[in-house]
Amino acid sequence: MAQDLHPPAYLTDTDELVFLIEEVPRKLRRLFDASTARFGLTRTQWRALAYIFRTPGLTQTELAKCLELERASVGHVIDQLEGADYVERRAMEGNRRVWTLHLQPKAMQILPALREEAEAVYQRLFAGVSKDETAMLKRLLGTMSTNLEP
Amino acid sequence: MAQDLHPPAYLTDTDELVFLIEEVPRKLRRLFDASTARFGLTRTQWRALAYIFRTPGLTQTELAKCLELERASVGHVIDQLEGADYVERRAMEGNRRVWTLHLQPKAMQILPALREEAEAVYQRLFAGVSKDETAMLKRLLGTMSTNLEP
DNA sequence: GCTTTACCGTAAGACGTCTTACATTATGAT
DNA sequence: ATCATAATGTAAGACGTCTTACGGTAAAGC
Repeated sequence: MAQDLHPPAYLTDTDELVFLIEEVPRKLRRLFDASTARFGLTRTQWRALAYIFRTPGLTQTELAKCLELERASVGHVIDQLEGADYVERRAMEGNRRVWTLHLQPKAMQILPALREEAEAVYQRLFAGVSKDETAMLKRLLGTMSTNLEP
Repeated sequence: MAQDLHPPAYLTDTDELVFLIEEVPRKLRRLFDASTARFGLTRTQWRALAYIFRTPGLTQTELAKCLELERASVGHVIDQLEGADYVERRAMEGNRRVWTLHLQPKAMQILPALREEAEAVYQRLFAGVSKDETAMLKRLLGTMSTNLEP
């Protein structure tokens, strides 16, 4: 059997770091999806609800920017949320191209519970990481995100 | 038009950080895929090649652990790489359940160029980030990855 | 006013990954 | 030896996202 090598010596130090950058969100997504599964919601759906809660009347394109998804993907998410009676599309007066998005009562009811789930996941994620360290992490990731901007 | 809010005040500081943790790899993946597209390879395929290069004779299950993918997904990746003559499945003597994975000459030829592409992406990603900071980033992400271990 | 351009959402299809179920083969217990 | 259990890879199908192309609408140029 081939020896266990994590990671192989051929890969550079930077490779290892980049793999970590991808590994953490993958694990996080898995955990979070499990946590919210009882509501029948995915992480993206939950994020969408959060943004619509904060800014009622959002358009899908605006939401796409918030979620960093394509418009078509957001349309799909909203299809789901509308079908489950969490979200309502309303025509915007004066602009018949766009929908405005609003939460239904059913969504308002579950948001607090979802928040609790999120906090539980975060607590686990950041165990042993200090406030200063999370601040630095945020700053570094922010720089990197900007660096990758088109 | 709804005001631009990135991120909305409703979302906590931690939410923002978690969103960044997901945003960076997403942008990174997009950039990297564009860089390697000229070879007709995705990032995952390239990573698979790198691991097989380092440890010839890997099994698919071992590779799945390296890549943090499921076995079925790796099987699919190897199907592709084998179809493109980058990889060869060979029977393992003494265990007829498993395949061992080996690079074809075609793969060996392109690895250096792929490495150059990767370095170019990394240089952009880490612009303005010091060596100490990348070390800290690695340590923090490592902790977080461990925290999320099942 | 009319035309062109830009914007918004949808449709259709591709792709990558996951889950579940399964067939084959090894391993270990008795 | 036999049988139960575990390991390995595959098959089939679901899901989320992306890309491309398109129709409808608004805004801007002329």
